[in-house]
This record gives sequence, C-alpha cells and structure tokens, in this order.
Amino acid sequence: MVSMLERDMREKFRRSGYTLTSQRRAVLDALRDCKGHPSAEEVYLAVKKRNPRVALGTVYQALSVLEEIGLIEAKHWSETPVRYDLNTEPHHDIRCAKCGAVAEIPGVEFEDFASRLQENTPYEVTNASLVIEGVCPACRLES
Amino acid sequence: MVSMLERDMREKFRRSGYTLTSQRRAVLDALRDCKGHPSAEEVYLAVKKRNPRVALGTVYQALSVLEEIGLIEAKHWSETPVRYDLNTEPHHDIRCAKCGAVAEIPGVEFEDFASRLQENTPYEVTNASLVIEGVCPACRLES
DNA sequence: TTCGTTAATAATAACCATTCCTGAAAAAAG
DNA sequence: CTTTTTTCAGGAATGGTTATTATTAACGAA
Ligand SMILES: [Mn+2]
Ligand SMILES: [Mn+2]
Ligand SMILES: [Zn+2]
Ligand SMILES: [Zn+2]
Repeated sequence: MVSMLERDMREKFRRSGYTLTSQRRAVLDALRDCKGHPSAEEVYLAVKKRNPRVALGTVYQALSVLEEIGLIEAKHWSETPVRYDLNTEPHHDIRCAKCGAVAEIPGVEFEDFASRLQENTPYEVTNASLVIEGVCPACRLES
Repeated sequence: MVSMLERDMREKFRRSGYTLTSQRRAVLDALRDCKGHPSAEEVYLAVKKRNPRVALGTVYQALSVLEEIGLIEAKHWSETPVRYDLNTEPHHDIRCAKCGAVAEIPGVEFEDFASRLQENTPYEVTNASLVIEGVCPACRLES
C-alpha cells in the first residue's frame, strides 16, 4: 500500500471523480516523509519545502480528498489539531497528553464494537472507535 | 447523585479548593434542565434565562471546574462543540452525524481497554474511551 | 464588624484550527 | 485549439474556546 503503483493510484482517483494533481501527490509524499501522524500544519510545512507556492487551504482540501478516497485516515483526539495517518490498516494510536506525540500500539485488536452497540440503540451505528490518551516515556521522566 | 445534598456538594467543592458560587450552581441546574448532552453555548443560553448577566466565559470556566472535581464529564466527538454530561456513571453515548443529537446507549459494557493496551505500549495509558457516531431515527427517514 | 487578601466574574479581545471565497491557472472534454 | 470543469493560491471569515483585565464577591484573620 505504501508503494502503491502510480497506475493504481491514478485509477483510485479517477474512480472517485478526482484527479491526481501534483499538490495531492506532494501531500502524500509529505505524509510519507513525516512517517508519523502529522497535523495539517505539519504536512503543509513539509510540502512547502519542495514547493513553497502551495497554500495551506490546498493542503486541507487535499487531505480531505485523500481521506474520502481512502488513501489516508483522519484521527481525532480530545485536543486539536486533527492528525493524519497513512496507515489505513486497522490499528490503535495513542497520543501523549503532555507533548502531543502519537504512537501506534501494535498487536491489540478488540472485537467489533458496532454490532453489540447496534442492538441497544435506535441510531444506525456508522462508526465506533477507541480514543486512547496517555503519557509518553519522555514526558513521564520530566514529571 | 442527581439529587446530591447541598452539604455534600459544598464539601466536594471545598475539598478541591473551589467554592460553590451561584454561577456554578446555575450551570449545574442548566445541565439538569437540558437533561441531555448540551454544548457550552446551550448551557450558556439556559443559564441566561435565569440570570441574564452571566458571561459565556464564566460558563466555560464553570464547566471546566465542574469537570475537574468530577461532577460532570466532557465528551468529545469528531466534530465540535464539546458536549457536557451530568451522568458520570460509565456508559456510552452516540452522536448523530447529521443533526448532532446525542443519545445514551444503555446496557452495553465492554471490558476495560486500558490494561490490554498498556501491555503493548511504552506510554502510560491514562484514558481509552469509545467514540460512537451514527444516524438518528429522525435523520434516517429524511435521507 | 472591618480591613486586607484571595478567588471568581463580566466584558471583551485574542487565538487557533479550519473553512469559505474569488479570480487565476490547470486539466479534461469536445 | 476551444470550451467546460476542476483545482489552486491567497486571503478573508468563521466558530469554538481561551486569555486579559478591571470589577465584584467571598474568605480570614484581627
Ligand atoms: Mn497510526
Ligand atoms: Mn451520557
Ligand atoms: Zn510526551
Ligand atoms: Zn439526526
């Protein structure tokens, strides 16, 4: 997935009614460079290094298109900003409440929450995900 | 808990180094009136009905104090604003992605996530909660 | 009570992440 | 090519929330 073929990618855009523009590709490249869970602002700074003419609004729009077509995922915590994730495999991320660093938690998979919830609410459950917060090793030392 | 004694409440404030002011009581009363999961703005409007002199900033500050001493809980979803909940018993809430209505989901209790996560991350896990989104019955009809 | 000290409030400005708007540029379609 | 549609850059606007400051209320000794 990380090294998705150029052809496959173009096709994914086309099927969704979008085009693979240089800006959108630059945002994807930036996400690979950051290789973490960057905010829109951080993606913007990474993109600007190569192309200083790109606008922050464009990055936001590109991120939302990339999310819509399923190439990336937006992750929310109790504090802004939203973080973006190239890893679309099911997995859990934890965010340090002190410094904001996000890390992945490997090897933990919980049951599918949606079904059990669906039996107990008249709402149509469309999404149920864990939000995990904590303190990273570095921040734990200085406290 | 809902009909917590005046005396107990005062004591809870005092132990936390705060005082039970008329504004803070008004915010609690408003939360009871709304009897749902109101935003700060909605609490503000409810409080203003009785005391038009109260300031929005005061409501935000009161809510954060009430949360700190454990009388209410703040609930976050992928969309703002934050909602506040008088019900501090462990339970799940679902938010309609279309209209924002929040409802409680009774009778569902999942295992304690924190422990299993803790074994797989160097972070100190301080919080792991489900964020649940869906479509309410009313919104489902008009689609 | 009174005075001095601290905490809380009202009003308003500032903040920050995000979205919206507009005219220009680029891409796609014909 | 020419026309039509999509995307973009730049910048203004928005919405929820927090910070600032002067005023008011609560507290705590004499
Ligand atoms: Mn991740
Ligand atoms: Mn609730
Ligand atoms: Zn940290
Ligand atoms: Zn609804």
